[in-house]
Amino acid sequence: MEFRIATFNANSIRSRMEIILAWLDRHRPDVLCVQETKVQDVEFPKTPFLDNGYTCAFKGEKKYNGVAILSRHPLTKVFAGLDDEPKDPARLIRADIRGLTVVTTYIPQGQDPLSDKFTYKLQWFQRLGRYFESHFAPTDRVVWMGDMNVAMEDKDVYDPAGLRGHVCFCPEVQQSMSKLVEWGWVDLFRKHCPDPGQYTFWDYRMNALRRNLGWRLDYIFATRPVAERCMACRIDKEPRMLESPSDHTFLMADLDF
DNA sequence: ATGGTCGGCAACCGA
Repeated sequence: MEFRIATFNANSIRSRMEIILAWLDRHRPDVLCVQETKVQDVEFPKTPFLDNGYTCAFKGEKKYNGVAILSRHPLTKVFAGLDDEPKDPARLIRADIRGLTVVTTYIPQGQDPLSDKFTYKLQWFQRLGRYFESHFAPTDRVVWMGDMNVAMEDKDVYDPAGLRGHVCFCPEVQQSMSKLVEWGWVDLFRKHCPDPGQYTFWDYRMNALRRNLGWRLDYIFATRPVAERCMACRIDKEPRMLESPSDHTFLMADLDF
C-alpha cells in the first residue's frame, strides 16, 4: 500500500495557504511536514486543513520558526522540541502515524560563521544526534525530513567554489550533518536521483529561481527498514511558485507499506 | 561585480 510523505518550508504558512492546499489536493500525500510556519499555536490555520481531510500537529512562535505535521491519518505520540535546554520547541516536532515515526526539523540557518547563531547551529546538530540516540534505533521505522540548512556536496549548490564557507556550505556544518547521517539515515532523494543540479531552495534576492541558482537544503531521510520500501523520491516545483513566489519547493517520497 | 526580495508587522530582523 502506497504511503506518500512530503516536506515544504513555507516561509509563513498563512501566506502560503493557497499553494499548500492546491498541492495537497493535487498529490494527496499521507503526510506533509511544514517548516517556518511563523505562527503561534493559537493562530495556526487548522480549519482549512481539517476541511481537506488533514489533521494537524504544530508548534510555533510569533514571527520566527515553527513546524507542523499535516496527516490524513491519526497522529499519536506528538512531541515538540529537543529534550535538553534551551528546548527551542518551534524547530522540531514528531508524531507516530500508522506505525511510522515522523520527525520534522527546521535546523538553525546560522547567519554568519563568526556569529553566536553559527555556534548555536553546530550545537543544534549535536543535540539532535543525542535526540535520535535516546528516542530511536536505526532498526526502527522512522523518517526525518525538513529544512536542514545544509548542502552536503558540491553537486547540491549552483556555485560550490563561490559558496564555500557559507553557513549552509562549510566543512563544520557538513561534518556535523554527516555524523547525524552515519547514525543510520538514508537520503531518499539521493538514493533515487543522483544527478547534480537538483535544488529545493532559491534565494529571493537574485532572481535565483528564474536563473536556477539553487541549493539542495531540504531532505527526506529514512532508517534502512523504511528506505528499503521507498519506491520514488522527487522534488516538485509547484507551478504557482512562479506567480506567488516562495523560496523552497516541495520534496516528496513514495513508500510501499 | 561586491546588489537583490520576501514575511512579519510596524522598525528592522532573519533568511
